[in-house]
Amino acid sequence: MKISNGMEDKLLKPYDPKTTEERIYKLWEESGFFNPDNLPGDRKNPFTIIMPPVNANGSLHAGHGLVMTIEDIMVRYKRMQGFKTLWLPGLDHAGFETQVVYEKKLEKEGRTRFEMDPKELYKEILDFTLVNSKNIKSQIRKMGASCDWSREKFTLDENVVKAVYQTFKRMYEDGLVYRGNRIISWCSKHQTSFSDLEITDEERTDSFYYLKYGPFTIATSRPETKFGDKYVVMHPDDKRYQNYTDGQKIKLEWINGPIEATVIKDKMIDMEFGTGVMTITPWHDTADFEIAERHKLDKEQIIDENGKLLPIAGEFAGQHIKKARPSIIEKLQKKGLVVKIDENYKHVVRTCYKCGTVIEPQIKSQWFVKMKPLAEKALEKINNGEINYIPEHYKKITTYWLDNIMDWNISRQIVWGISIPAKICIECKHGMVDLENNISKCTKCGGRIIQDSDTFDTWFSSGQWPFITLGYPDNNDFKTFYPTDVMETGGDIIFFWVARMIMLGFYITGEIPFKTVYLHGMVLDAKSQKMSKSKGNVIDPLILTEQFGTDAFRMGVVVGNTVGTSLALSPDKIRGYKNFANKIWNAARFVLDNTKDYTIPENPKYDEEDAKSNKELKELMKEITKEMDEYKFYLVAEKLYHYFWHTFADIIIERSKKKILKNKNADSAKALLFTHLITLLKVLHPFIPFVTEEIWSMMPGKNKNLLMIEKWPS
RNA sequence: GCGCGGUUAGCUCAGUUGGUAGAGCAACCCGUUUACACCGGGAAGGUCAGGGGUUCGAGUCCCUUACCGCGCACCA
Repeated sequence: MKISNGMEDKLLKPYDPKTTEERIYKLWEESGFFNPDNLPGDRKNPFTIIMPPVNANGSLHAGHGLVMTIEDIMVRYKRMQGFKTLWLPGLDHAGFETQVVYEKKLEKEGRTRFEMDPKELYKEILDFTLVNSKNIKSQIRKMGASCDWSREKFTLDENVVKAVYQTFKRMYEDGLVYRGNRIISWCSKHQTSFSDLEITDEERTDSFYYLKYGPFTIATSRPETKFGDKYVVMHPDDKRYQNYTDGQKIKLEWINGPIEATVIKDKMIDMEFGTGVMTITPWHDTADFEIAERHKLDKEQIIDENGKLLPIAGEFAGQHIKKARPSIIEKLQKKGLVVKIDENYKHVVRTCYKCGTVIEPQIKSQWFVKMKPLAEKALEKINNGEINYIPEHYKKITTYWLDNIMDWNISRQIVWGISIPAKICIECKHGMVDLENNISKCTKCGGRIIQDSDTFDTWFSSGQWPFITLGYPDNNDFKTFYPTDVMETGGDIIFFWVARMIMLGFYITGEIPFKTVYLHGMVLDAKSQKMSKSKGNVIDPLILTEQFGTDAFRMGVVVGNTVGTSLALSPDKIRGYKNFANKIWNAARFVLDNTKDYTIPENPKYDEEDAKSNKELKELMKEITKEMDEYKFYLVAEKLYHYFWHTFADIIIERSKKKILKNKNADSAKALLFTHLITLLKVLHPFIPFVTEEIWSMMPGKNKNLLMIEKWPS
């Protein structure tokens, strides 16, 4: 056995990822083994991971680097273990997220979407995502991802849209989707409604105004919404107000003149807070809306969709609420209606998670998903332990959310997304699902109808991703690979995506879409700070792989990083693993050089210490296989690093030098070197696929497989 | 307000069912020997956030306090 010609020269230089990685990836891709249908042997048991579709609105960031690494480790491990392994890649149009990115681009160019033809805008964004997609796919390849490109999906693919429509229709018929005229969260900058998850609570210090409202003093932080307030609410048990009765009319002087107010008694009022009395603005406050619903009160819009005051505000009509407040207060003061102002009022304000604009609740007619029935089924499955959560505490977080779930507004007033296949009656606001486009008048009142111009919340479609990508219901892939094995994604989208996939997946297919949920933490910068463009501390994973090699990046991102905790990404750490790749390279050189003219027997005879080392390695294999099955990659990677360097290189190789030189127990030493190298290359492969595959290609032996399909030693 | 994490060496973090505290990086000393200076050998470094409890024994289990991070919430 000899080192094949030409390879010896290469081994004499340090390991060079740059000249290796692209070539090796091509070798893998051309082998066809990324596709489970092409894998050799009789593989009965499937192993499936659906890749979280990557947002096609930018390029790969550090978080993606972690995703690709962890999922590739799982997939390569299972492939080597003989599973029929599918890792299905995808790209996400990412609705609102992408539109926000594109709007920023427009802004820079001095344009705005509000002056564009929606079709034109859609086409521009589509082109934008197509360009990004191409780039992203090449970046995923650079990470070494062994996913099946032949099954790649995009969230706007025709059959995806079709499947989403089917789901929408089915839910409508089952009464799980309804058109509701309800209070929703509205961002006046982005001009769209949101679900509760797109809202960020922000703590602020504002002024708190105590105003004279007839015989009462009411307190508010938003005087600009108070123009139409004609109901004054207090707790039925509040002794201070026991002389006032429910429904009692009171004439009083208000901002723009005399009004007649009605007393309402409601237990929701907190007697301890403020003065224990408040007026309500049902159109622009969720709690007030509920009170109004409960008592069947009038609701009146005060603020329009741009955040400007409507004619009800009288002289202030047309002014933006932000600007109007001081002059409203001034007027109130002149009228003697301001009792006092507390300037250090700390409270929580709901804001748009993208732009920080204060959310203005509005009453609008939208599509909602009735969540309770869906959540109950999901809860049952989760509580039965049918889904394995890693880390486990995410289970509690999920069930808490499911226990307190609210109906989901899935209408978005943006163009970039899947349009909602429905007709809306302009007279009675009735909504009708219409996939075939054959409804011409309102089915309820016979009135005129229009096409719903809204698009779906992007999570409504991606919530169906696992079964759609596999071709539910008839495709063989669905029958073979569903339910999938692992859903690996970020803990930050546990409600947005994971919980909804469980609910929608179970609703449509009758099965939970995945058996294990593996949630990684945030990737932070070297100082453990959140990466952000404004801070300028964003680390591009591709720069690190360029500098130190993909293998080094992968090791650096895995070793010692317990699941779910955030990860500080430091170039120093990555550099350390570049050295590791080189160490492996040189150790391989030594082994190959010293076993050139040696043929390893089937059952090598070891001397005492070598036999002990051989046994130790076998024990290590057992240990790490168990840990791989427990998803403790952070431990396995560290152990392998340590064993390779400080046992194999420092002890076994050093020891072998004496034996081989003095030709004393040389055969034992050579056999041990050889078998150790082979075993270690195999188990290191899922972590550092490039350098191990490259060395493997230089190993002697005829009809050799690619390392990626070699059998995992256990 | 409620909930969930975290606090271990200078830094970043491991520590499986309780049994003499571990790694990487950094710093320190020495060293060119069949691979590798992207290296080898050696030494140093910790009241495991504070307090209390259970136990023969606690970094690990229980209670409590503080601080950091995150999530959820209709207190006007």
